Amino acid sequence: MFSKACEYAIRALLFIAQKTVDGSKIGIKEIAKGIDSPEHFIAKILQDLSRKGMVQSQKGPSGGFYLHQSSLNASLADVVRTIDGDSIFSGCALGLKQCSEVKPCPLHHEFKKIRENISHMLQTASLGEFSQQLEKSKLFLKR
Amino acid sequence: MFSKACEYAIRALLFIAQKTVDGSKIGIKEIAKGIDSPEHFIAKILQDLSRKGMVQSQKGPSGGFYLHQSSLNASLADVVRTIDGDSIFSGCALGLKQCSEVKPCPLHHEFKKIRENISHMLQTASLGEFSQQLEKSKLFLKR
DNA sequence: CAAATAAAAGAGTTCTTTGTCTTTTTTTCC
DNA sequence: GGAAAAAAAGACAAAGAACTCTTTTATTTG
Repeated sequence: MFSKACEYAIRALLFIAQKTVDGSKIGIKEIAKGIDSPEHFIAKILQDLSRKGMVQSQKGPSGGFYLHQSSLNASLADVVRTIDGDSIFSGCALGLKQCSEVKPCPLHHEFKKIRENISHMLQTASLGEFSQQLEKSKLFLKR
Repeated sequence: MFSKACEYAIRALLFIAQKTVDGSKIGIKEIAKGIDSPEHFIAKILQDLSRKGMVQSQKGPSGGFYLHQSSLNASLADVVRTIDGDSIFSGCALGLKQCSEVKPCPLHHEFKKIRENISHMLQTASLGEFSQQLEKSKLFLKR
């Protein structure tokens, strides 16, 4: 469904959101541990997201990652699109390049609904909205 | 969503179903052309499916691939499961191994519905049922 | 200003998927 | 039985994804 990089990215951003509600910052090592991901790999991914403004960071002692209000309001769809592109939102299930209403693959009409469901779900979910439930251990980001 | 191998497999099987309704057989070159896939790659995939009884084949002159009635009745879900395993039916969207009702990832509950939709669609679609529409050019398997 | 800290950057490595090429086996048909 | 046809098999090659390691840059703090 999503690439590994994208899975880690979502988990990391939700983790950062949860851990920095008080305005603090969190380091890459804690993030990697907190979501059970390879440290340098998630570091690369966050660097990329940082360059694109989807997460904020600060170097040096007491530095780390955090999220601006606008980043907290970003949708999961934004994250997915940034990392995996929009194949999941618009690609053909059978890999046809020109699959469309007028030239549909056998799964086109059925998959249209499914893609709409996925889009809607990712579009309406924000990075910030899971923090409380994560804090209460009603949701999990590792294992 | 699906691997390339799986995309080609579904397209190839639907193509074989369409082209052998009269009880004939069809060769690998025609299949590759018919679905616009790398010839040797789809050959490998069909060999694999053949070993597993999901498609029938015969060597030698006038040989080729065809489908038994039971293979025609197989569901797309069977094909997907054979090639990609059942990650799409049961895997966690965020890559957690132990994601479940009691230990859900943030997307678990929403994705459950989506996975059910996908499962239902693939389970109820058979290899044989698209032949007429393909023949009438209302559905397409290439480009 | 020096030392320490933490992210950024860069340069690989490894593994998996995708795709190619060649040889072998089986079958048909003359 | 020999030639031709077609799938099966095996060995590689290329590309991309996933992951690691080392060095650099920026920032803070004593």
